[in-house]
This record gives sequence, structure tokens and C-alpha cells, in this order.
Amino acid sequence: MKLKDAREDGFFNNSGLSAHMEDYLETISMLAQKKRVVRVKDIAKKLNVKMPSVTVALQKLKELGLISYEKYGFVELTDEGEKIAKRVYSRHSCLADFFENVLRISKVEADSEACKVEHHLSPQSCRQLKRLVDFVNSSETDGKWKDDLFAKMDERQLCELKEGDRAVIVRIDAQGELKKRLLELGFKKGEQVELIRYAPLEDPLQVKIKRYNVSLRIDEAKTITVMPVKKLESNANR
Amino acid sequence: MKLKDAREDGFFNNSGLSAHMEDYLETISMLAQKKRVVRVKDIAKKLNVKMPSVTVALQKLKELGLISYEKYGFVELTDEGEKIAKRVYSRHSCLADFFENVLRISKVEADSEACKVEHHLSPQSCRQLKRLVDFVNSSETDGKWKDDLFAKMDERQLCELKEGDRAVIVRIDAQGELKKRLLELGFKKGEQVELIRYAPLEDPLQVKIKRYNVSLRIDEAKTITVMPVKKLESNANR
DNA sequence: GTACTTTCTTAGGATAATCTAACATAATTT
DNA sequence: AAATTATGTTAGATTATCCTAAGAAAGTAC
Ligand SMILES: [Mn+2]
Ligand SMILES: [Mn+2]
Ligand SMILES: [Mn+2]
Ligand SMILES: [Mn+2]
Repeated sequence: MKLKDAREDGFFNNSGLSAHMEDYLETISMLAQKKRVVRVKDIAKKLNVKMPSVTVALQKLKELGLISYEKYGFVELTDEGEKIAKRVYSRHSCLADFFENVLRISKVEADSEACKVEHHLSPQSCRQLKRLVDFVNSSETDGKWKDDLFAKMDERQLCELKEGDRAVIVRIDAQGELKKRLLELGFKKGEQVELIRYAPLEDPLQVKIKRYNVSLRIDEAKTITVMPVKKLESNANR
Repeated sequence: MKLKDAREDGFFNNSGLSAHMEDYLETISMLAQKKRVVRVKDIAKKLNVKMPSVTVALQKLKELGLISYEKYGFVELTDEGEKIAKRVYSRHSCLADFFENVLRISKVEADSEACKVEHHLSPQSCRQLKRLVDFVNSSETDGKWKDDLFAKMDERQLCELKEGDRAVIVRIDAQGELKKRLLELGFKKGEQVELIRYAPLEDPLQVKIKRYNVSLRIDEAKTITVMPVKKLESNANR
């Protein structure tokens, strides 16, 4: 099946390529920017596959006229290949920006999520996502709403923390008996907690509050909303 | 490879299932809510595949203990299967909500995008997405920013319109010669335009302005920002 | 310029997902 | 109850992607 057919049949992505092929192109493009030459080995490493898989993929991409490449030679994108790679990468950046600066998850995770989703987003969604990110990033529309948004986005349930994370309690949604018990244990707005450890099946979890170690079930921890405290990097190695 | 292995190896989605298998489960769950019994034929229709593909998938899902099903019999989700289906559907709803009410694309497209992306989103991203949608939907944080956001999200470049769409000009970013020419043709802020037709390759496009038909290249149309006018449904059939 | 090391390809085999064609069962009609 | 229609299954093939093992080419060391 040729590129054009695939595109029309709607089996594949906007580029007419499968997600995997898009990733190969994207990777080649990125490596080409960093290194003098693009090697099979490097592509394999980046994409976490073995070299024979890369060879096969390269043969297919050459067949499609997206790269130029001879046996045992180096890899170069053709103009068409470069164009597609750039399109994929632009979707990637847009999504990564969104995950990092709007959804406010860590850069590393933002990047990984972006690279998974980038193959499944229509051009229209992508444009709209750009508009949203622009809106949030632009400071012309400043005002309290952005602080409100970030405050909201940075909130977590206690059970979303990772081991070692510290956070300040923002709100407790528990009712009745449970609320009373949590208060007795010292959980209240403004108090700092540290997540010590999850049990093997993630339940229960151990948290430190006011120097005491307390064990909570996930359902209980879910009722506690916290605001993580950024770890001081400078303190990390003492 | 068993479910648990797959999950640990990180090959598949949170559920440990492939995107396709998740869609089968999701579909079965939805059909079960609407119909008395779930039929191979209906699953096939919904997922746009042939019946033998469904049969094979069902055999696999049964093997995994996610559905109960006998040859020529009806399909029912097991508890475990239902749990996964619900998780997939919850991701779907969250995403659809986001695409529709934050990115502001049509309900149909929002749904289709959601069903593509739902398989590739980590639980964390999903939670954050929910927070964002909540923030935008909640009216407690009212104020002008939301109007600003929607105004921004509803803007389009002239060349993003579909044939037949009408819109009001918001802004023209063209410079120099082009700007002069566009002004001469009657393009200015507040004026209404209608997109008549795209040429076969989408370029050029024909727009109507002040009763004249004008032909613009895509690059030119890109400089014109417009706000689409909702078509009056009641007028549609005269 | 031979020997060793690294890089790359080929060959052969696996898995997942799909299809068409042919056959089997179930449901409905006559 | 036989014939017809609708629904479902099996068999066999195809495509995409990946892997391991083995061998070939290129690069480096001495
Ligand atoms: Mn990717
Ligand atoms: Mn990417
Ligand atoms: Mn889906
Ligand atoms: Mn879905």
C-alpha cells in the first residue's frame, strides 16, 4: 500500500505513516541535528529497539523516498522526510509544552506523554492546543486567574505523592468519623506531611506528620488535598 | 505473555492491554448499557471491523478472563473486564470534555480524538486534565478571563474554515503590499466573509466578501484572523 | 596487513491485528 | 419441518513490528 492510499483510507496518521515510522523519522531528524552522522546504533538506542529493527525500518523509509541510505552507509532525510519529521516534532513540542506548562507535570513525563500522543492528534486539535498554550503562557491576559489555575493544577491528593515527597495540607474533604480521626492524628490545613512509603500494593501508605508516622488507607488519603513543597535541590546531597 | 508481564514491561497501556483490546472492552461495555444482549455484529459495526476480527478478539479477551462468552453465545464483561472498561471510558470522557469544552472543537471531533488518545495517556496526565477541565468549567472562578479564553479559542485563521462557513474578521496580520491589497479588496475588521470553496489542493480558496468573490492563496488567508458565526439551524432548510 | 572490535545486515521466527472465503449454527419465515 | 436469512466461526493469508542468532563489512590497533 502506497503512502497516498493509506492516507486516504484513514488507517494511519496525518503523515500517512504509522506511529512507529513517524518516530523513526523524528529520531533521525533529532540525531542529525546533534551529530555529524546518523547511525543505526544511535537510532536503536534512542527508540529502545534492536538494530535489526532499525535496518528494516530504514529500508521501508527509503522505499517511501523519505530517507536516502545505502547499505552500511549513513542515513539522511530527504526533503519530504524532513518535512514530515518537522511536522511530527512540531506536534511533539506543542504537546510537551501543554503537558509541562498547562497540566504542570514534570518535564520528563511531559516529554514522554507528548511522544505517545503526538501520533494521534488531528491538525485541528493541535492548532487549538497551541492556542490554549499561548493563552496560558501569554502574560498580556494577566491577573489572578492564572495564579488560581496554577494553584489548582499543582494540588494533589495525598495518595498522588511519591515516596519522599513533602507537601502542605490544603483541604480535607473527609466527613464524620473519618474527619474526626484525621484531625486527631494531626491532619489539618497548613500542616506539613511527608510521604514515607507505600506498601507493596500501594495500600496502605505511610506518612509522617508532626514527627509521627501514620498509616493511611488510599481511600482515606484521597480525602486529603495537599500542595507539594519543591524539594530544595541544594540540600539534596548532605 | 500474560497481562501482568506486559504491564511490567511497559509495552502496553495502564490496563496491560493493547489499544485495540481496550476499545473492544469499551465498546462491549457501551453496547451492554444500550442493548439487552451484546452481539458480535454490533461490536464489529461500532469498531468498523469485520466479524471474524471480533471473534478472534473475543477469544483472546475470554482467555484473559475479561469477558464470559461461549461459541455462538452472548458476550458479558466479567467484573475485572468491567473495571477496565470503566477506566478506559473515564479517560475517554475526560478527554472528550477537554476537547469539546476547553479546546472547543465540535462534539463529534472531540469524541473521535478522545477515543484515539485515551489509550496513550498516563493516569497522572488524566488526573491533571480533569483538574484543568474542572477549573475551566467551574463558574466559581468567574470573571473576564473565561470570556477571553473562549474568544481566543474560537478564533480561526481564514483558511481553517470549511466550505460554507461564515465568519467576522477579527484581525489582519499582513504587512506592507499584502495588507494594502487585502484592504483594497474589502478585508477589514468587523467585515463578514464566507468561505465559498477550496481548490482541489486546498489552494487557492475562494471567499465572498461584500458580495464579491475573491480568490486568496493559503499564505494570504493565514494572515486573516476571523471569528466564525454560528449558522442559524432554523434557516438551514429554506 | 593481520587481528580484534564495532557496527550493520540477513535470515528466520514470533506476535498482534486485520482481512476474505467458506462453512456452521441460530432465528425466522413459509 | 423445510427453506431461507441472519449471525457467527474457522481457516488461511497478509501486514506491521519486533526479536535472536549468525555472518558480513568497516574501523582500529598493533
Ligand atoms: Mn512519538
Ligand atoms: Mn516525539
Ligand atoms: Mn479508543
Ligand atoms: Mn473511547
